[in-house]
Amino acid sequence: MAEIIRLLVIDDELPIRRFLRASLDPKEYELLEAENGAEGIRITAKSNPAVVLLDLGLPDMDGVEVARSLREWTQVPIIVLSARGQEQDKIDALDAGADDYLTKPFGVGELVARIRVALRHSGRSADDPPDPVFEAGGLRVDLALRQVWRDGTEIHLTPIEYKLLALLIRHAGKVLTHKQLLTEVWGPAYEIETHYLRVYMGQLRHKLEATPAEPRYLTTEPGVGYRLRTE
Amino acid sequence: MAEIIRLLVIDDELPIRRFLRASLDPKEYELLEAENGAEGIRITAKSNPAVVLLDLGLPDMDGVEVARSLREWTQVPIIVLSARGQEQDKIDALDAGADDYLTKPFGVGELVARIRVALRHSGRSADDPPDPVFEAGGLRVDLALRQVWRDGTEIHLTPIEYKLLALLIRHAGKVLTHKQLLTEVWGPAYEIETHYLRVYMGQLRHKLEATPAEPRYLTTEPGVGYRLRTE
DNA sequence: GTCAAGACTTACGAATTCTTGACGCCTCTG
DNA sequence: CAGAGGCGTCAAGAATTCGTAAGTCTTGAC
Repeated sequence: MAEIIRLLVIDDELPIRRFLRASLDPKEYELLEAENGAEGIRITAKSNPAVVLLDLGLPDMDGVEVARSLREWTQVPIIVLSARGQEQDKIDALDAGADDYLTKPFGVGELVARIRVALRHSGRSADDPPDPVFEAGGLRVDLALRQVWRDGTEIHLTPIEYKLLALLIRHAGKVLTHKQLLTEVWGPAYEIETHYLRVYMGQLRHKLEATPAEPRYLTTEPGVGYRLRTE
Repeated sequence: MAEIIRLLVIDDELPIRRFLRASLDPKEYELLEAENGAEGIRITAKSNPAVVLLDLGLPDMDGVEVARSLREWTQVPIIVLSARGQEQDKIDALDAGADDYLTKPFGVGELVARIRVALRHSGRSADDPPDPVFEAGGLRVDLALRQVWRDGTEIHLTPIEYKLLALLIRHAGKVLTHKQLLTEVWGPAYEIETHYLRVYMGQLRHKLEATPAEPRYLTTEPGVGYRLRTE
């Protein structure tokens, strides 16, 4: 199963919070609780929940105001849970920045389904940033596409070769020790097989370096490990 | 005011369409209409509406299926409008890819507020028409119509073949691991059946590649997975 | 029941990748 | 200077993964 989803419920009524706590599988959802609007805003800022469940009838401020305040600085999905079923209440809350509105009483199944919708939405906009592409000289690696080029021509790497190169790229410029490389690529049980590294670094140099005997990018740090130079 | 928002309502009941047409300000919303699921999908592909309003009780196919079909190739917000108020109906529709669910009868104000929410989610500019057609060389796939051509002639694919191909197209260029493919196409329980992939990739190559033994598009990444090359 | 389409299974040769050992070079150190 | 150890190269065979063909099983239409 994936990681645990952190939810925040902002509601002063203990029975509702109890109900949610009892209904949501703790292996799937972590439930934070706030009893009023100010506390809800504070906890949102501090704990960065994946979704906020917001009641409208709060003791210190109106729920619509809470939604508006949150929207000033966060895009966290807000699902309003309210006993008020009047249309104008819904419109006000949705226009204030809420993403969904459920009228009490509601079924847990529907709530969870709507939470899934909210998570789908927040996940989608997150993968907008373009592919992380590493470039240095004639070497070009697209980690999202799992593709490697040298001087414009595509190079095929075996799984281990690629894993090794990707690891070096993620720590470009830094020295990675033999142990680190072996543990990450082959697994903790192989941390003494330094010979593997010599073989595979050789293969990578052969495929990627202009003059494999005098590596420009994949350099050796004698007695320590290897490093991917960035220039 | 900004430009006119194009909506598509998929509903076979004329009174509902009339009601929407009468309620929505034509200076603000342009309302397209479809009387059944197939027509709805076609119009979505052709006219790229900003939001789809979907009834569940359609004459030709279930609304949940329409949502699922749309989600195979487009991210357009889907708001379900249904007389079915059962919780399970809502869960099914939302999990099939719908973004919101209103039970009839509903107020126009609430509907419009939820449309505004949907527009907020889909991003300010709705001007990136999702291309439901994938093309590369002699290969052409219309994800909206579920049709495939090679060099102009239509190719018939079995359900699994199509699912596999559509998945590769949605991540065109990227490597999809065996596990990802098996989980998405066959389900999480099948993630070790890598042989299925070999068989079905073979069938796809046989149907789609000019020389199946030297695939140009459906390429293997040994030890990792498969990739659909775009050029 | 018959039939056909599609899904799944089995079998096996081919291709790719990984592992391993041999060998030579170099540097450091006693 | 000799020996030890780290490093790079090469290549053989072991192990794994792939592709293909052909078969069996399931399902649904007629």
